[in-house]
Amino acid sequence: MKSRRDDLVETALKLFYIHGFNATGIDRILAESGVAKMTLYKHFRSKDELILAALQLRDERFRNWLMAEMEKASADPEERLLSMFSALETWFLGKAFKGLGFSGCAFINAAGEFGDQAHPAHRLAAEHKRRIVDYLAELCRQAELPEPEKLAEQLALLKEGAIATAHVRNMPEAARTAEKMARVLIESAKAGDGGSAT
Amino acid sequence: MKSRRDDLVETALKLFYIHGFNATGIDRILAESGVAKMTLYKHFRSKDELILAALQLRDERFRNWLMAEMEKASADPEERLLSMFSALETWFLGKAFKGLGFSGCAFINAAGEFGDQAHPAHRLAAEHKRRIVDYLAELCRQAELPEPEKLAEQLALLKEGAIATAHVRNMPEAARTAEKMARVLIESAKAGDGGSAT
DNA sequence: TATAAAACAGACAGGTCTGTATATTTGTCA
DNA sequence: TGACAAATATACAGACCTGTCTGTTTTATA
Repeated sequence: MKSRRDDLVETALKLFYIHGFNATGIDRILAESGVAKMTLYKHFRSKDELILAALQLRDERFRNWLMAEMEKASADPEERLLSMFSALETWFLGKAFKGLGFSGCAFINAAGEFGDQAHPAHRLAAEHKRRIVDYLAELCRQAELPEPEKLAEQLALLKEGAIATAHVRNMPEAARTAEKMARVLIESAKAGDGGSAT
Repeated sequence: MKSRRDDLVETALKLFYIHGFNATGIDRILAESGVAKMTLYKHFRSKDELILAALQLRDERFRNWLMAEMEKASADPEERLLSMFSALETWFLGKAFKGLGFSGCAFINAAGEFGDQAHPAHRLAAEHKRRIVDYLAELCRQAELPEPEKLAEQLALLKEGAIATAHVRNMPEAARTAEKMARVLIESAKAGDGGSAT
């Protein structure tokens, strides 16, 4: 049951992601979604609110996609962690979200356009990233890796680095680079601390 | 000998970096630099050209700053490599470029706003990143580390990850996280390959 | 089918944007 | 001082932007 509101947010997300937030006018979103202007302003107080709704949709959709990819890749928590980078590669190659291609991370882009840390869009971006770290930390715990929170932060940093590199330099292979680095760091964590307490 | 053109580019860089490219109007750049509009259009064909000039200045200035920080940190190539992350921390804390604070990487931001890979600003961003990788690879060679190009790509990826994390999540400590990761990866490179051929 | 809510079309106000035109002032150098 | 180049102030065109207003048509529900 797709409402007019859903059409609007869906189209907005697509255009904001591809062309940027400030560069995308409301008229274009209305034209491509086939929704009337008054309908938009009945559902949203302003363009800013539409931006936030689009980012919320993106957060939900991206994390669902990533977690599904990782969960279908393997049942073993450690392999599941490493499979994040295979999922990233799929994304970088434009095969993850139909109709979208790869234009970097919508939240890194949002933080770039709305540089002020207090801006709602920037805060939403920070939350999105934190949620992913939380998920990685949970997997690290399941894998009984030492210092799971610390390792989760490391893996998240690798993910961000891969995204930025893949986008700015047009290098989808950054996903594999990051994967290799992750393997080294996980092994180091196991060896350096309490992995094998034999 | 600061020309009017220099004033213009300097002010443009500052405002573009803080507020974004599309969000910064020409009138504001003119007001803050105290330059007349006709003077701008005598030096630049369009706003886009001013954006490119600002990014070129940023490329030059940022790389000079980073290399100077690294070179003054240590004469040993390996320690010099690691000192990149101390420099990043300085930057993240807003102590690197006076009057600018930290609003992420101007080139990641530019790639975000100008998503098209063919856009001149996006291409300039890719070039900037490549130049830094080249510098890191040179240091890896000086340090006689195995597979210097590969390691340079890894260190560069850590740098991008630290920048994105520090900016989006407001976590300057990402610099130290990345530094620790770099130490592990360098040691692994030495052990895994031909570091100690004894 | 009757009624009410939702979405529609389209004009429009008021502001901002880039870029241009014109005429005046400033600065430099011989 | 005189001549010439550079920079200035100011107005303006034309496009685009967000958000509002009015009135009509569609859609869902009872």
